[in-house]
Amino acid sequence: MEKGKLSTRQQHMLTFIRDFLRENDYPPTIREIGRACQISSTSVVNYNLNKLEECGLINRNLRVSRGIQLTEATPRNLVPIPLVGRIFASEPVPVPDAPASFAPDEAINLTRDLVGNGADLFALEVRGNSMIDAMISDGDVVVMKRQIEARNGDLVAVWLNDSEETTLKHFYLEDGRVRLQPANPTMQPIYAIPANVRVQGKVVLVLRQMEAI
Amino acid sequence: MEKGKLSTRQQHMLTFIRDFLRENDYPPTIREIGRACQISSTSVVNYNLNKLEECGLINRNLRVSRGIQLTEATPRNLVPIPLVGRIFASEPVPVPDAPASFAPDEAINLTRDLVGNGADLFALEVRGNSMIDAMISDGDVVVMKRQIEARNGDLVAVWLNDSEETTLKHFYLEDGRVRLQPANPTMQPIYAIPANVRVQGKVVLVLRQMEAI
DNA sequence: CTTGACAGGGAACACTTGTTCTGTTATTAT
DNA sequence: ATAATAACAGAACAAGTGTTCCCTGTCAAG
Repeated sequence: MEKGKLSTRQQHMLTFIRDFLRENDYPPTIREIGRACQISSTSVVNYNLNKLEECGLINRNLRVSRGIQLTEATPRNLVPIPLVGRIFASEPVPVPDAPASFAPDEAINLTRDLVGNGADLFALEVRGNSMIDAMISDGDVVVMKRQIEARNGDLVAVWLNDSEETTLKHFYLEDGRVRLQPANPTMQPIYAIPANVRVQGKVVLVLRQMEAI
Repeated sequence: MEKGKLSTRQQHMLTFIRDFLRENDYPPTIREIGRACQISSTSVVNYNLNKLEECGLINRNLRVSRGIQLTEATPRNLVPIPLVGRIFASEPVPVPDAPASFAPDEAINLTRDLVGNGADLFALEVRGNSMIDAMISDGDVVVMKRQIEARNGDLVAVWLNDSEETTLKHFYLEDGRVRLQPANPTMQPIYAIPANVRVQGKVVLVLRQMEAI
């Protein structure tokens, strides 16, 4: 059976499973599905569940009650990213040393398609408007990957030894010197010798949340 | 029973339920819990499940198989937001009319703590650098709430009738005229009469993803 | 010592639940 | 028209599953 060919009944079942799962945090039984979709016979529900599994839309654990898994956005692809602190222009980036020990109270959850497997990732809240030339404003949350080296073009957080400040710039190493290019194309780059820049991490994602929804 | 007083057996049960849920997307049965925690009797599992419920750590749906819900932040709070199109400065915002008809192939999933219940929300991909004075660059994704009116201070997408363009600005209605303030504080506001601005929606969240992780 | 509360164990019971079997109906191909 | 197939209905069955009852042991208060 092809993927796009779902009967209205099967679509109805799928959306009900989705809604039920969202509501109860556990999947419905065959009879609960039947009741919701006006299917009197459990065998018909079973029949269409198998069809849905053939289409790859669900997984079934046979002989197990409520053994239905949605293949789509399962909570498995949520990645908790520890919010380890704030980032100021005047201070180094508080890079975490421990490999993300679980701190559920101060973590931000993002989906795997946004952020990969989450390895070596941490989040920082930006304080002040000093990063404005990187198009990052006060209150933004930046998700960073901990790394010491950078490739050309990466948006990285660097600590400048001489001026003693943290800044977010695009990194370019060209003929022996480092060019730090602001993300805002109307602004001018700054240049430095490699010994003067310490790469703290690479920006993976920027999140700006307005106060009230 | 107080909240902090969990026996080692109850802690073991709790972590098992967590792990099981992460693994299978549905909760374990009483006997599965007992097997994993070396509890021979189902009544003992039931007994301790009631204790966990008294502590407010789980919810139980009585007389229902696998009727266990974790009260803690379940990763189930994912909200799908339809990605309805792109936004140019030269075109009106493609506001969806239908209330979020399901399109799972082009949706962005965010957690409920970021984006609320997701009502009237839609996402747009920004094209071009015309929004740069709103600190929004090419490729960013803006999540918007569909609404026609705006309160002072809101970051809104407006369509300007005379110049025929879309722009993202902070909205202020002050003594009969509209002030549209760029998010970048170094830039100047523009002023317009209310008849000239059509509010398309309010920006709830901005997401900037770097290409390669 | 007795009592009561608490934690645990075992077994039985009744309901739930997935599975399967036998049909029926509608559609389509031969 | 006939056969084949997909979709559906109902019933029965076996296993799964939550609940309950009775029991044992521990431990502190009376």
